[in-house]
Amino acid sequence: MSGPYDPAAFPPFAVTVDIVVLSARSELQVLLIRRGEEPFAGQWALPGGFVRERESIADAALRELAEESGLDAPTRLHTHLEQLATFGDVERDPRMRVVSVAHFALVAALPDPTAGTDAADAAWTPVDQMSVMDLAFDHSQIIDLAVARVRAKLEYSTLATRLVGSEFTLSDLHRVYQVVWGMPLDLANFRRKVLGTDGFVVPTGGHRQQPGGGPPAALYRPGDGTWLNPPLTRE
Amino acid sequence: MSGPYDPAAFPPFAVTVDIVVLSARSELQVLLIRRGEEPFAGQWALPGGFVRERESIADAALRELAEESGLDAPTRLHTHLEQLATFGDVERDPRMRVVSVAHFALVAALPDPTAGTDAADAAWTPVDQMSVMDLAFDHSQIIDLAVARVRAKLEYSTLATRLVGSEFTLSDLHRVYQVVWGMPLDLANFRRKVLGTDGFVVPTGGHRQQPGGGPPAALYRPGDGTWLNPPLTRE
DNA sequence: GTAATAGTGTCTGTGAGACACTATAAA
DNA sequence: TTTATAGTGTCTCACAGACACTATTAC
Repeated sequence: MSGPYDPAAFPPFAVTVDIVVLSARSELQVLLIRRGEEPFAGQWALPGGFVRERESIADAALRELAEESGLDAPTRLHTHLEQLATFGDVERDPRMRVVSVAHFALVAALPDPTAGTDAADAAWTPVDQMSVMDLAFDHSQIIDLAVARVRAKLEYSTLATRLVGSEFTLSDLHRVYQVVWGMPLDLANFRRKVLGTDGFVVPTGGHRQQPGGGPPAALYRPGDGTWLNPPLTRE
Repeated sequence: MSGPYDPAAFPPFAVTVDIVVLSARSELQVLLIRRGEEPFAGQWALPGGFVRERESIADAALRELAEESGLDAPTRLHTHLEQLATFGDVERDPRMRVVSVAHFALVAALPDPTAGTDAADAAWTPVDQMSVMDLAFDHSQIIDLAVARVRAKLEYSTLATRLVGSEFTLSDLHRVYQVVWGMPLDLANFRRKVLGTDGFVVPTGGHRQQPGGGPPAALYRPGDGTWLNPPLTRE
């Protein structure tokens, strides 16, 4: 906090939050908004906006997630929202000096989003497609970081339960891991690992019948635990 | 980036960087600066300062580390500097709305720091002592997060090599792990683990004699690798 | 000599990975 | 019946942890 500056003459910055909302459908997808205004009008971008004068960064992220994502309240309750990193290169916004605190959110697979207030359109887009999309600002870079963070975090945390509904089968959870990591995982070993980790999942007692056959699968909900020890391993 | 605001009328924020400089001596220690000015004059705080108008956040962190830490250039080359998290509660600075992008740095054990430009004093302080220290702003919280992050990161990264000199013995590295984690580790198993991980350490061919006896120990320098796979485990 | 540190050998238990197998449902 | 999914059994290999042991130096 101390520095070579007179604190009364600090340089003024705008501060924003951007949110990488991720969902695991048949692929890992990110929620994008088509910008209605300059700069980058017409281009796809992350949902986000300015932090208000008397609002914490965490509150701003929660507000933007609610306003722009089109998620209803019960869904947001099951959602995970976490700060990712802050992006503050000098030229990242052509209008002025803007520092953006990026977040990521994990939500269950959902119907298509509705367009937000000042967004011309909104859509789920596969993260594999990011490399050919030319997003606004440095948003490609932010998404890359979010995807890497989430892939890593599924190894040692129980976060995957935020990418399925509030009740799920072990096959649902298995599918989420395979979609996020983009690789096959042995279901038998996965089951043993998940059930053998205290606090990962709790059986509800209920069962769900898959269309197309097979015995009814036991249903689970997220447990109290947040960390996997030892972790689930990729490759 | 899009939002309900007129972008020309964005609320002005001050943006700072704060740096948690950590070193593993006989204990894990953090570099603190005694503040010379209000607010919190006379209290201990993290080194840091305002981000300049045409300076990226990363550049500001590098500049503050150089200016305020009293580390010489060759030492800084061996140092690791990484963004930690951003703190933006409304009341965290009594003067005005300030968002601080916190970083952490890992440096080798060193002689005592010299006082920075506008700091009345600077000192290495054991992190165990933070709970009884009443630091300025939310700096206790920032240090807690940095320490937790570093402890976790030693499990799955090669970062510990930044807490020893540029040439070190396996006993040096072993000592760093024990100091950071605050627990004993079996040296024999630790050696095998480190030597069996490609890219963690590279033998220099040199040896160093400890005062007090024992055979000369082989010297190593950091390898190319950044990740430990599988990780080193605590507890 | 003694004390201290460097470095090796080896046993055991845990757990990940591979994969065969049974059971139960829809179509 | 066929097909798909739920769930179990079991073997093997890698590796972490415990700990005994030898070797080399200062003092």
